[in-house]
Amino acid sequence: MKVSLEERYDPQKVEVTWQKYWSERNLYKTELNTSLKKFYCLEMFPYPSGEIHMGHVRNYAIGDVIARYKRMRGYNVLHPMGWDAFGLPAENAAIKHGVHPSEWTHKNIDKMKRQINRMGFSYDWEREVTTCRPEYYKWNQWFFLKMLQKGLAYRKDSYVNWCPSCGTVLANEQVIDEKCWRCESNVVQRELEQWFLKITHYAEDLLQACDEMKGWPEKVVTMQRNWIGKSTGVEVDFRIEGTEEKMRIFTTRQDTLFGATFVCIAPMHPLADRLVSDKEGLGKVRARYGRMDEKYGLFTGFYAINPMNNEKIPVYVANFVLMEYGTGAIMSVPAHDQRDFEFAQKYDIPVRVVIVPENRTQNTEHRAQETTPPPPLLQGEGIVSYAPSPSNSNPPTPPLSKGGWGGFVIGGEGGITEAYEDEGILVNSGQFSGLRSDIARQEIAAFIEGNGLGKSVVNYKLRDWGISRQRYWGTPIPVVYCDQCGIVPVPEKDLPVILPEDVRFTGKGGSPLLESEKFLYTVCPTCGGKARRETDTMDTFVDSSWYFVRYCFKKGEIALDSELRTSNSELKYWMPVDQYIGGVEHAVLHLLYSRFFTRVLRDLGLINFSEPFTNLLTQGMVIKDGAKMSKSKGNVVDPNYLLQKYGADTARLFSLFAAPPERDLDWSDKGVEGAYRFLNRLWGIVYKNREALSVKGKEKKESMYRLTSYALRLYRKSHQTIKKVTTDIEREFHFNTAIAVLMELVNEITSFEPQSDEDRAVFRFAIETVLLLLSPFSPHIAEELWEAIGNKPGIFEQKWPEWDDEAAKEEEIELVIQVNGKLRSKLMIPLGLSDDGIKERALEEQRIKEIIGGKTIKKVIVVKGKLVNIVTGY
RNA sequence: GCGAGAGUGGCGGAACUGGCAGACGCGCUGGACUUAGGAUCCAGUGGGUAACUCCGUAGGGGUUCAACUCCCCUCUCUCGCACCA
Repeated sequence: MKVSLEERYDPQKVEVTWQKYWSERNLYKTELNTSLKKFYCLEMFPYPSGEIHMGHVRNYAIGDVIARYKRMRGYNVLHPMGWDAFGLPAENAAIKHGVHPSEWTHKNIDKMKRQINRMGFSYDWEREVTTCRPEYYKWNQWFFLKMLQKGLAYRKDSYVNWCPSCGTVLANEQVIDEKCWRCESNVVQRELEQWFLKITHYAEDLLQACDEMKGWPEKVVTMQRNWIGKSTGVEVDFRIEGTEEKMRIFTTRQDTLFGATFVCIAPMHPLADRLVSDKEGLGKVRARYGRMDEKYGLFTGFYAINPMNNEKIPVYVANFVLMEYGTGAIMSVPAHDQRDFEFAQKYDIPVRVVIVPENRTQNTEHRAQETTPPPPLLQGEGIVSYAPSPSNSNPPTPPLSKGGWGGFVIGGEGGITEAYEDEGILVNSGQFSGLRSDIARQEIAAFIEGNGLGKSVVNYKLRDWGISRQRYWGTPIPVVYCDQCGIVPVPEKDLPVILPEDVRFTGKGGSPLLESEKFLYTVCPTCGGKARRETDTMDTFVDSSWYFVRYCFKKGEIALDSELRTSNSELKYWMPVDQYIGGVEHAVLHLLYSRFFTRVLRDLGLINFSEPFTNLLTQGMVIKDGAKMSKSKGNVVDPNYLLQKYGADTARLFSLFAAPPERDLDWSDKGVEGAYRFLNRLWGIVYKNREALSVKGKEKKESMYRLTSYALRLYRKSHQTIKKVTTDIEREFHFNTAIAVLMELVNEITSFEPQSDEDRAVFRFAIETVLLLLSPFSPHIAEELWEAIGNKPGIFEQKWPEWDDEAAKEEEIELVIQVNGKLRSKLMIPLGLSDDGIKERALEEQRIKEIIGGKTIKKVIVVKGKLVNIVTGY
């Protein structure tokens, strides 16, 4: 018995003591040990803003429970932490307060590290990663050079998303609702030459592997699929009458080709300048590019020839056609595309129906409501007769010819009020009429290819990743520009290209690197002549795309490339990450980039897997007063305050108890009090019973039969608790219910007063069980009390307790008796009773007899161990 | 608009393959101890009713001996994508 156990629970004292003890003994240090099963548990590393917030606390508490639990289950656990240390806030601080980004960042890291350690998380700091250090970003540069060699990095002049506030470009993924993901300023388009990584090379691979990502939330996988955005269709060439020009359009609905009544090109399409003489008009379309509120276009004065039917149809420039998707040109089928329909209505362009719903003739309900009999599907070749709305009292507008370029069409205002975009049967489509649209898509695609009119293609929404940032605090892109040799990569042996520290931050003009002559001017590695360094730095998402790889090795300077080539490298032991935990906001940013980088490593022959994260848990947000915590809303809870008032164990316990990890957590100050009370109560029980708890052993299975039923109940409850806590953790980390059953056990312990030595043994067993099961959640108090009842320190080095099904089994169960599905009575019955026995006992029950009275019993259903339902007649 | 998820007491949330709705915690009510309690402990707590009992898982229908759970329709909320041809 430890004499020093105090009467009052003082979390500050307990926690600091044990944190010191653990860190002095370096207990979280991880080493490769191939005889043990490994478990790589990773939480998304933070940006070192200087303060941890409740989101971090929750994220890392979840990870720490998993890490500690897996350790107790005998796994060799890698649980590292680091710093996503490059980024704009550091640079803004430099401009505003004159402190160097490096100094600012390192101070923040020190501060946050203290806070994180005060939470008692079990990190192996010997693998700490800090991305702004040359020994780390050197390998960003190495990755870049490898990609350059493989043609996966290239330089391109293009329109880019420009954030005027951050003064830099953004990748597509980093633009949210046309605003910057970080500062929420409106993003504008600007033409700029910059470096791209060819993530599109892996579009198909990334997409197909989505089907295998069983350990990821379906939601995230779906978001990735949608982001990659695969669509299959055809590209078709349309001649432009009276010119040598032709335009190539992309469509996924080649089954509607016969319904095209015009074609459109994007305002930035090269043809626009050549075809349109009204430059002012063209300017107006361009000004409305990307605006959702109106369809706006301009007739070019030219006509294109539909190669399927040789029809002559007008060519428009339209603001809703995107240059960056497909070919930047489309065919427009107003009858079957809502956007085209709206455009056609506005510019009075004819509409031609070429698909009718398949079930139209069979839909009797539909027909019954119609005042006029449904028109036949086809009235001879090419005649349209489709009334879209069953309640439409107007007969279908008769076919009429408009504009003089042949074919039967309906006026825009006529029969239909919206486009019919679903599948159906083709009409007015020449030799393809009568086919189902899905079949027609295949046949028309084949026809187009066979006749040299175009080709089948696959399109992706995914764009290449623009990584150039016109900012200082990031990884320098390792290339130089030589007057003689052009773009020259910095040789690997010269890496890292160090980010110079002696630069000035004015906040005006471009990157400070442009003014750093020492950095800027260099010699060409190829010809030795004068050369200028690239001044753009890399997007910080590059840093986080492979940091999980770096954790596999000790911190500091290493030769990553040769480490990776070593056949028995630590990487091969630890990777992939078994459990990754973080916010869902990175569903398509960081997580997609990381999958991309892992594939690059694979194709460099350095690893033999494709997916970095086997299991992903996206934790919900921390909410207070119905909104996400934010400074502007004034609803933030400061973790430091919690630490001071309640301690880490309480803060952790409540974050895990209030909701399952994947759901949003509603913060409640009162709820925190509840968690604190629980720990106090546990402390109080151990303190009060410090004498009785000195009785050790004897809680063996054989002795169980000598227990009084009083003690047996607690013994049984202990085993049930082990079982429930274990299965709840295993079943998608439902810590909230695990903690709830721990509370139940503590409630039972509270009302237990040991009388005999056997009682005391059971009592001790129950307490030890609580402490072991609680230790991943609230490790300090568990450790303190563990030692206080006479054990050696190191509770998380103990084995996770195992339950005994025999001991957990109830002797009696409460049988629920229903009559016609309604609860009428309850009865205690012995466990092993047969179905017939149960039936008999239920029917003997006095209350049941009364209810049944003279009614006939039609059926009796017995659910083993649960209930009896007696079904009666009337 | 499309896609995903969710709607359960006063609140956060339980209920594993259909089988006692509301575990656990908060709050509330009453009591004990106390100079005092916003400390602690004990008891109670979905709603209606004096009671038998009845009504209750967003709303409406259905399947079933039995539905929070399965099926159909409607509504609401959250998140993601959003002129992607």
